[in-house]
Amino acid sequence: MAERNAIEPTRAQNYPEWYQQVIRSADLAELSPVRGCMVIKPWGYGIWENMQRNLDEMFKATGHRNAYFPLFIPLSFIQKEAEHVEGFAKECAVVTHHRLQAAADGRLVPAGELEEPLVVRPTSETIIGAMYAKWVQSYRDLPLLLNQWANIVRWEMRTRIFLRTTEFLWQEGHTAHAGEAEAREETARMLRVYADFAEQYMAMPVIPGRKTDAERFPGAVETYSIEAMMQDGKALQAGTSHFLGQNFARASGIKFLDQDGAEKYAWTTSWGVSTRLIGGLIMTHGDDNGLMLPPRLAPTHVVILPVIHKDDTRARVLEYCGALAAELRRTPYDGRPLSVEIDDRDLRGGEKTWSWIKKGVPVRLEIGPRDIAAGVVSMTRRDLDARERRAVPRAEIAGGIAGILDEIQANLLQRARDFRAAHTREINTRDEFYDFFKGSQDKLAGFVMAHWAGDPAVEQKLREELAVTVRCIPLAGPEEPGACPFTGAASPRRVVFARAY
RNA sequence: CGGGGCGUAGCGCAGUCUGGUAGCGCGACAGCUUUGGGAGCUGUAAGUCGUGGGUUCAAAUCCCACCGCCCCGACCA
Repeated sequence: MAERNAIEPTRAQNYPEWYQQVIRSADLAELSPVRGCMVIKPWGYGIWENMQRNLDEMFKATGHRNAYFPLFIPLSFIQKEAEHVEGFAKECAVVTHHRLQAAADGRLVPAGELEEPLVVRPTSETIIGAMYAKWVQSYRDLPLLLNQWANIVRWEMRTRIFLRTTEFLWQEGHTAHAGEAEAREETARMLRVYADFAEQYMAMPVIPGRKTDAERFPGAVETYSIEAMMQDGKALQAGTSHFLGQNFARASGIKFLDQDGAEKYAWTTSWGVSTRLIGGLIMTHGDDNGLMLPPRLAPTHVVILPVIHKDDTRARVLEYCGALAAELRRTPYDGRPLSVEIDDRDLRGGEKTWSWIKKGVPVRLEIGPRDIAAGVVSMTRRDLDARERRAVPRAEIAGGIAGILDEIQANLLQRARDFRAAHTREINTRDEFYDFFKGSQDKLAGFVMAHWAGDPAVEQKLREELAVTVRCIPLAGPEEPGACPFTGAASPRRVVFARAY
């Protein structure tokens, strides 16, 4: 039988279209009637819930607590920090009225104009800062370590589902500290949390690093990010952690009386990841048959597919499957009970199987009369070829499943690491650099590790000529003095260059 | 906001130039035959042709206005 891919076009044929088709085929989300806004469907939201739960535990383990702040921010608040307003003004949605009334022609029109317009939060530094200013009076009130899970709105010009939508879901941590060193430690700590989450849960290797001035968060002193490589070689900024210095504390008046009796401004940080991570998951692990989920984030770990041909075996097969499901659901995996689904929809076997392949469920168990008779279960894994079916003794399933899921998790991370390694090059000359990136934007290039002496003119030029930017200045790895391939200026270390989402 | 394109069934499109009363593919639904790699046959349902106005015996088609969407550029988790 001829090979057929579940997703058309393939990644190699048209990567952006492939991405859309995976989302559609896996039933993750779809665009809504509202411009640039998506509806996240149960399978996609299930992934987000798992991301939330695990991140939330990590935040709590590092001393943070959750709170919730308003969706609306008075326009004047946004203006308090000069760089901040400049960075976000263009993408703010603004509420100017509070009431609708019927006009002469019967159409509803906004009636009550607000005295002060409200901005729909594009990020919450300013509104949270206003509250922190009230809450922080003494050094005893610090540190203040809060996080919120929220939706935010950024009126982007061009949107892409999960990667850049007008409204998206995220978490934003906001902390205030008495001293600079402590705030810097917090910034670094949360970047490490993100890197751990990306690698250990998403199986997505990342490079933690510092952003250049050109890519810094508006109003921050330093921005750090984790950068991941997608399968088209482009970089995805997957999470950011900002050291805000005293900029926002000054703007919002977060002051405290220190132990020495002096009044001081607090030092603040903020950090966030969003539903963009789901886009990263798709583009890190998906293949030409659809989504491939790392077990630790899969809404369903195991799907049981009863093979029913005739009515006389139906009851027996379903009962057998039900008993296996019950046993598996008592089996722990990653600190929680295994999530198991029985798919008894009245569909043809192939159609049913492929729907789960496209959804990326880690393990499929097919059970029919033949298996029952032989005392086995036919197991297939999403990370292996769809034809690679293994007969596993029924008695060994529950005991072995956690190990298999761990193996899949490890396998996905290793593959992603290998892919990144295969598409990362150290480059030392201008010509080599241009050759690497030259050509179509869609060309699979990858990451270049090259020297850069911090000259913004070089960044600007590469951005214009190749659409390539410095993704980050890696925190790890060796200091290796060298020279910028473009200017010859001395550089202390290599940085990551790539095209980016 | 500037340049280009497009609005016809759930989705993808033809029909518009040359006005004549709405069509194809996929999907959906139903029945039968199938069934351990995503099926076949038969049948059914589904559209105020983006909105408003104009021309005409007659408008998806021509004219005007408006609305919306997509692509390219600036912006971006």
